[in-house]
Amino acid sequence: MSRFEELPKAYDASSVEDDIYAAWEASGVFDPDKLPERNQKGAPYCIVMPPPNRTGTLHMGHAAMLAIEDVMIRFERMRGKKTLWIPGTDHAAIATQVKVEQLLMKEGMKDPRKELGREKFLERVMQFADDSANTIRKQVRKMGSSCDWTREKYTLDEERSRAVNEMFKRMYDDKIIERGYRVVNWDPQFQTTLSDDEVLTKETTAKLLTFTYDKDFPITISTTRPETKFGDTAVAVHPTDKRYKDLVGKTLTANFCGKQIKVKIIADEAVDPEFGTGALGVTPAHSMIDADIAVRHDLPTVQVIGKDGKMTGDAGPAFSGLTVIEARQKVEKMLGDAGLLKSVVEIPQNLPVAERGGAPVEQLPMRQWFIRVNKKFALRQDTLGRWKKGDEATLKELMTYAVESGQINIVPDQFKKTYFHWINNLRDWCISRQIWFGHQIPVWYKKKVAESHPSLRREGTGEGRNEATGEDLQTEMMVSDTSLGEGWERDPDTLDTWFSSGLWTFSTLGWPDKKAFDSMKEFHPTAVLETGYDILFFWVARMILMSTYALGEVPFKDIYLHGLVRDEQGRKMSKSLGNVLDPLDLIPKYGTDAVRLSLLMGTTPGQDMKLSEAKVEGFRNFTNKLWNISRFILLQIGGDGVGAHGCAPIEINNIKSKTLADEWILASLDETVASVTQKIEKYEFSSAGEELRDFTWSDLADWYLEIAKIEKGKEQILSHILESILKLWHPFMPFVTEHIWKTAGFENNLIISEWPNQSEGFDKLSLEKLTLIKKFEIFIALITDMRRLRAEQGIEPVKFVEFSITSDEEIKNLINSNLEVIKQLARASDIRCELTPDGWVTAMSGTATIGLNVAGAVDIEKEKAKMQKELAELEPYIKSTKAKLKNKEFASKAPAKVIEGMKAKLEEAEGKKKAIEERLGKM
RNA sequence: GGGCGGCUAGCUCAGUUGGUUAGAGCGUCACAUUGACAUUGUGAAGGUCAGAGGUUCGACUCCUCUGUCGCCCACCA
Repeated sequence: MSRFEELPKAYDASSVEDDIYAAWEASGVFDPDKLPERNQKGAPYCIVMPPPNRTGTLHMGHAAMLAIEDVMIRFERMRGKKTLWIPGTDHAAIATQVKVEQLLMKEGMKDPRKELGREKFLERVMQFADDSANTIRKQVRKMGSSCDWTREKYTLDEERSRAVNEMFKRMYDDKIIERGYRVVNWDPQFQTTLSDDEVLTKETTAKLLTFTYDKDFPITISTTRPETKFGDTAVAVHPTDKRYKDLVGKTLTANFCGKQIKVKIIADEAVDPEFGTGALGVTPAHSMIDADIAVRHDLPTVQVIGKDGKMTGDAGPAFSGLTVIEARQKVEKMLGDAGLLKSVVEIPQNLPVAERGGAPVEQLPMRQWFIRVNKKFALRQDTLGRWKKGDEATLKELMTYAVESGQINIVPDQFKKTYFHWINNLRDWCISRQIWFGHQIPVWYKKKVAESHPSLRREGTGEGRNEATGEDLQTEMMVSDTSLGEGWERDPDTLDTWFSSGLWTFSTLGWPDKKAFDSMKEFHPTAVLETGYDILFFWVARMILMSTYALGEVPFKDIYLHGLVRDEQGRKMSKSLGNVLDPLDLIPKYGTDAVRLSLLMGTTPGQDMKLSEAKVEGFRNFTNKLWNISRFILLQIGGDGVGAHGCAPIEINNIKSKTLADEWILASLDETVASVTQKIEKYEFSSAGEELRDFTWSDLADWYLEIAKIEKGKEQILSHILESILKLWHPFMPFVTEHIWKTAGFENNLIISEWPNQSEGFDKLSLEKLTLIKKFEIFIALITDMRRLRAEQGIEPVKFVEFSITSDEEIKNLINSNLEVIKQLARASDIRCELTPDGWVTAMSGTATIGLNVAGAVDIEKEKAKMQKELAELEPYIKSTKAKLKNKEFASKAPAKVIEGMKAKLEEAEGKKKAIEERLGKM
């Protein structure tokens, strides 16, 4: 009686997972410095976790990310590398602030920021962020993530703040960060600037108005934003456009809806002569394109829309204070009344809206902070092996070269194209935000300094003061992360959240602290960045920017991009659709391992994955299958269970009385180890898992274990196989494997056991040959078993087959005399055998249960029909293959390997055909 | 408007530089059940690889075009 008989028949994940995780964490194996000796000698391998936003809870996308990264880390840890996985969270600036504002408004506040003030408001935001972080920590643990909690980081903690300030200062000193007065994206709802990437487009329709400014104006223009035309300072036409040739260069005045405007007629290539009237009213204040034109032609800027989304005084007294929409309607009406409106047409339009909140985004000229991506600067260190310290380069060049040179490899490959495309179109990055939650810009101003800053002055913008800060232009400016004392005031703006995220790979390792130099040197560049393709631009590109700039090296060697997790119909999971699958709901129901498998299998990098509860359920079943396979092996082994084999590969040659089936399963395991290892190395997780499943389910459970039921004395091999598959599965399904490992009695923790090696020097037969032999053995075993059943228990497993075999010798003879036939049939996955003089009947196939399966009588007519069908399928194949082989061109050009393969298959098919014909003849 | 990707069995997806009769899982159907596992086993059915051309001895694979679905970028004002 073995203690394993008491093991439950079904694996209960929820009763063991938390304890197992706690034991791992307590044992210190997540911390690279506490790993066993062999890992200390191994190569460092570091992944920095993409920090989830502290905006709530984790979703399926995070679960996928954690599952994939944990596979990578566990795999490398078992392979003996010194693994470090740094967890962390992101303050997510605007996203979190918006979320908290919405919550406070639900609680009844009208304008939370005004009502609470900066300090109180930030307290609430930070409280929310901390709560969220606690939830996230729990969820990350639930997923089984083997990350080092002692090194957890936060994008807004003190150390990261130092990194941000240091980076800002360096970039400012290098003049890559610049304060400039430019047209920026402005979100009137949340009263902040946005980067280009935070602006989305929404398809709507708009009225395209065609009109002249006033009755005397010689040019007709078109626009969907008539209210901005108060700010027009030019009308641009294409240089080759003959219609306006005589007007180009003149400056005209007009009375546009009661406001005097002065417009210069200019010629610019950017104008499409085919569109509308071929003339474009240039509004430098409210269009980035127009702003570019204005720079080229040195045009003044007149701001007519304010930060509140209402018309400014420069729109004239009749319009000042109106909302943009009101003004638009009023302009249309006035133009119509005055008979200036030539046409009004509805056209489709892509309206820029804010990523958060969805409000239409205005383009306004403002003084903001920018990172200049096209500005040459002197490098502070040797960079990417191409530039020497002191050489000049632009950020764009660094970002391009990092990927172009292959120092960063992107999986899947096609995202390289997307990356380069984005870089090519990249404009300066506006990094200042008028929100409160985030890294405050480390710049201080002192008022009333005598010097002026004429370079910051722009015409027609209510100049002289910065409306956001109340700061006078005559101000001294210093970069510092601590107060400069009396009279100095800090810039109230905060930085774009992606600024701090950009530093993530090295700020988490302690940069710029000098004490952190060793761990920087050890773990940076990190091994791989694993994240969703949707933040390739937001984040990945910016990490490359920051790392190549500050360190002269890439932040990571590989980028692995996973797809988005969608529902079973391919829709995005969203609360409003009610199709959200929550990892925290699925885990208690199916177990973490099943959830992980369902996110790993059947997925390809860069490709969205569809997830359904049925899929998770399927993998729960597999988890249970693995449990029962293990349980069976342990029952076979019996006693106190397995001994520890240590980490050395089994000495196959030392096992006595190995049968062909033993050799086959060991060779097959060998192949599986090699193949799975290679696939994980190549980030082919799904394929690796499938291979492993095939081995576990088909080879091991369906065949070898059936043999083991009959042939005894396989304890050592079974133990070895169990040990190996637990190891191989561990990165994918850590909990159940660790649980079985302990139950079985293996030493130490599976998590730090050594990854199986492909055994060397094993004189293995080809798998194909062994597979055939395996089937003979099963065949013999089954006959033996059936005879035993008949003899011992009086069970008649095969009613209509008269076994006349009475000794093992006879079985052997039977096999030998039918070797060719069996060989052919074995290939077809079925084994049939002539056992009676009456003709062909089914004997058995597959597993031992088949022995019982064939209890039902075989219908000779059915069998005949089947064989005839088989023949019908074989004939055209044989014919066409023969023809192909005869073809001279084919024979001369196709590789020998292919020809030989075809010949072998043909021969096989012909043999099969012959055998079937013979059998049919006898029937 | 530019770019990228998908279209392979009823569903979800593999298919490695063109090469031996295109694969898996799920689902369906049939059969089985004293056996580690009903969260099971065996077997079957099911595909002119979106369509049309082209290159080649040979195309799911390469090229061109078309269709279709989706994504990213882009303020024809």
